[in-house]
Amino acid sequence: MKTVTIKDVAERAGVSPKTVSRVINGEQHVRPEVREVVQRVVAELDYRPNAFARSLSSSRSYLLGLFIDDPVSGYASDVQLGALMRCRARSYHLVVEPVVLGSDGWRAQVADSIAALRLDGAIVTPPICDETELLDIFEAAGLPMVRIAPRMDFGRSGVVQMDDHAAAKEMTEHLIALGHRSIGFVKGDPTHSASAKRYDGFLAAMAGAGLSVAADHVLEGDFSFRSGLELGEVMLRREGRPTAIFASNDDMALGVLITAMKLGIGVPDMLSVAGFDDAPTSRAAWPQLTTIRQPKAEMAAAAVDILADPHYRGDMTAERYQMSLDYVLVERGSTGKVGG
Amino acid sequence: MKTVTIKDVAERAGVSPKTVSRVINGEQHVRPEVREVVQRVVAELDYRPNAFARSLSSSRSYLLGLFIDDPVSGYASDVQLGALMRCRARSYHLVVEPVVLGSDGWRAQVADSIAALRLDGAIVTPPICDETELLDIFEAAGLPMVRIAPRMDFGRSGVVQMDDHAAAKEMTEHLIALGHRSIGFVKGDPTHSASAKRYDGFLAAMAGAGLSVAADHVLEGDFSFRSGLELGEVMLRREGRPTAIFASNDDMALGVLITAMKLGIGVPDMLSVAGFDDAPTSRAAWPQLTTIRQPKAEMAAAAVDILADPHYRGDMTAERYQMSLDYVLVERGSTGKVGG
DNA sequence: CGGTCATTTGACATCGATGTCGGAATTCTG
DNA sequence: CAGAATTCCGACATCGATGTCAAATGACCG
Repeated sequence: MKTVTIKDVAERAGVSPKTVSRVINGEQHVRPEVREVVQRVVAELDYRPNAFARSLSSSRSYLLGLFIDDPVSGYASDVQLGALMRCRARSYHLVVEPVVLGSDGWRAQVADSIAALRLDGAIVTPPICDETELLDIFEAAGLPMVRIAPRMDFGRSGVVQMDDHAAAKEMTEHLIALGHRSIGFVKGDPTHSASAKRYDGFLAAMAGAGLSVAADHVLEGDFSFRSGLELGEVMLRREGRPTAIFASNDDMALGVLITAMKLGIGVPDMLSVAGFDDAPTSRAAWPQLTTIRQPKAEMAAAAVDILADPHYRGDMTAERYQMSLDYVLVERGSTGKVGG
Repeated sequence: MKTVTIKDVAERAGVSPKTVSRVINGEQHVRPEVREVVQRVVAELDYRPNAFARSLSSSRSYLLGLFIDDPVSGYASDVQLGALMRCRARSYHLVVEPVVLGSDGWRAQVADSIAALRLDGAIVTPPICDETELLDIFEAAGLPMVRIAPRMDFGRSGVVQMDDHAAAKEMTEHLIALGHRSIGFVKGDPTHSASAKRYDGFLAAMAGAGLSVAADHVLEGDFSFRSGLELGEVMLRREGRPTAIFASNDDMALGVLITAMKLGIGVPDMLSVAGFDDAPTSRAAWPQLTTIRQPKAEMAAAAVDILADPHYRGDMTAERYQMSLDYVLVERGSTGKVGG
C-alpha cells in the first residue's frame, strides 16, 4: 500500500508541493480557488502529512511528553486521559514517560526522550514536578514545561493547580457545620506538594470557627491505604477519640473507614470520615466517601493548552500561565451529623 | 543549545556520517578501532540520534501504538506500564491512543495516528481487540498488531493471553476444597472475551467435582461495581443462598462483599467471596479479596517483544506468536472454610 | 498605459538520518 | 605473487515535509 505524499497531491492538483503545504497549514497567500482545489484533492486521496518529515523540517514535533512518577495510580490515569483528549483535539500526540527517580539511568532516560523525540513540551505531575534535578534537565534542553500542582518554584514554569487550601478548608467547614467539634486529621506524604496546603486549610477552618486542634488528633501518613489503616487504629483506640476524621486523601480515608468497621464504630453514626481526591475506590466502599473532586483531567487539558500556545515559550512565567481550576465537594454517605 | 547531529560526530571522529550510522546501529563491516573511536566520540558529545530523521529515511518509526478503550481503568494502567518499560528497554517509544468506539470520528482518528506517526506496530487490548472494524483498519494500513486476550479470530494476529479457563477452574476448585458445595457465579460483560472462558472454567470445575449448579445461582453482570452490588443483593436475599460466590472480576466481587456487609452476612464466616483480576481495589476492602492475579504487565511486555521481532511482520500467525502466560491465585481474607 | 506595490506561486536548499553502490584496502587463493 | 574474494568505508541520493527567496502575476494609480 503506497502512502500518499505531498507530491502526489501537488501533481494531481496541478500546483507545487509548497502550495499544498500552505493549504494544509492554513497559511495565507493562496487564492481561494486554488485552496479549494487542493483541499478537494487532499480529501480525495485521503492524504495525511507525515509527522516525521514535518518535524524534521519545521523543528516542531507536535509531540508532548507526560512525565509521571507512578503511571498505575488512579491519579495518573485521569491526568493522562485529560491530556490525551486535549492533544487529540489540537492534533498533538502524547508520549507517556515514567520517571523512576530511584533507578540508575533515569536522567539519561529523560534526556533520551527529549532529544530523540524532539518533544515540543513537557507536562510534569506531582510529586516529581518538585524534583529540582528533573526541572534542571528540562531547562538545559530548552524544553518548555508545565507543572501540575507543584509545591515550590512557581516562577520556574507555567503551573496548573487547584486550590488545595480552600478545598480542605471547605471540607472542614462542612464537618463543622454538621456539628463536629472534635475533628482528627491525617496528613499526607510530606514530600507531596499538596499535603501542607491541605493541612493548612484544615487548620484555617478550625481556627476560623474558634476550635482547637488536639495535638494527638493530627497524625502524619503517606497517602497509602496502609497508613490510613494504622493511623486510624491509633486515633480511634485513644481515649476521647474525635467524632470526625478528615484524611488528606481517599486511600487513607478508606483505611480509617475500614478500621472503624473492624472496631465496631459505625460510620457515619458514630464517626464521620472525609477524604480527598475522589479516587475510584472512594465509591467502592460502604458507606461511600465524602470527598473533594479534583479537576485532574481539566488540569491536564489546560497544561496542553498552555504548551500549544506559541507565545508560551520564552515567557513561561506570565500571569496567564499560572492557572487555578475549581474543585467540587462531593457529599456521600461517610459524613453525617454529629452523634448520628 | 545546538543539538548534536551525526555530522558533528563524524567530523570529530574523522570518519563519514555513514560510518557513524553503522556504529550506532550495530552493523558489521566496521573495524574495531574505528568502532571504538566513534563510540567514544558519541559518548563525549552525548549524541542522540534524531528519531524523526531516522524514521524518515529508514521507514521505521520505533514507535508502537497502544490502543485502549478506557485508559482510566486499572487494567489499562497495568498494561500500559508493562508495555512502557519493555519499550524503553528496547529503545522504542509508546504512544497511547484511546479509541472511543461510539464517537463520530474514531475511524479517522485511528487512521490518523497510524499514518501520521508511521507506527511500527499496534498493541490492542480487550474489549476492542475483538472489534472487527478496528482490525480491518490496521490490516488495510499494513500495520502489524498484537492483541491481548482476544476472544476470536486468533489467526488474524499475534496473540498474548492468559488461560482464563484454567484460572477460573482453579479458583472454583479452591472453593470446593474449602468445603463449599453451593457456589454462586456472577458472569462478566458478555462482550468481553474473558467472560465466557471464566464461566466455562467454573462449570468445568463444578462438573469435575460432581456438583450441580443451580440456575438461580448464576447471574450476568457487566464487570461494574454497581452490577456486583445489585446482583449480590439478588442472590443473597434468596432462599438457599450459596455459601460462596465467585465473581468474574474484582469490582463485582467487591459489590457482592459490600452487599453482604449491609445484609449482616459475615465474610468469610458465613459467605466466601472470590474475585478475578487482582485490581488495586481488591486490597482496599475488608476483608481483602481472594483473587486471580493476571500477568497484565507481562502480557504487554510480551506484545512489545513480538512487535519488535523483525520476523513478525509477514508471519503473524506463526506458532511462537501465540503466547499464553501464567496466572497466580492470590488467597486473601475473603474466602474461608464453609460454615466458618 | 507604464510604473509601483502587494499578492501568489514555485524552485531550490534544508532538516538528520539511512540505503545503495562503487572504490579502496585487505585477505585469501593456488 | 598475480588475481579473486572479502571487508571496510564514503559519496551521493533519498525519505517528505517546510523555510527562503526570487519570479510571476495582478491590482492600483497618476
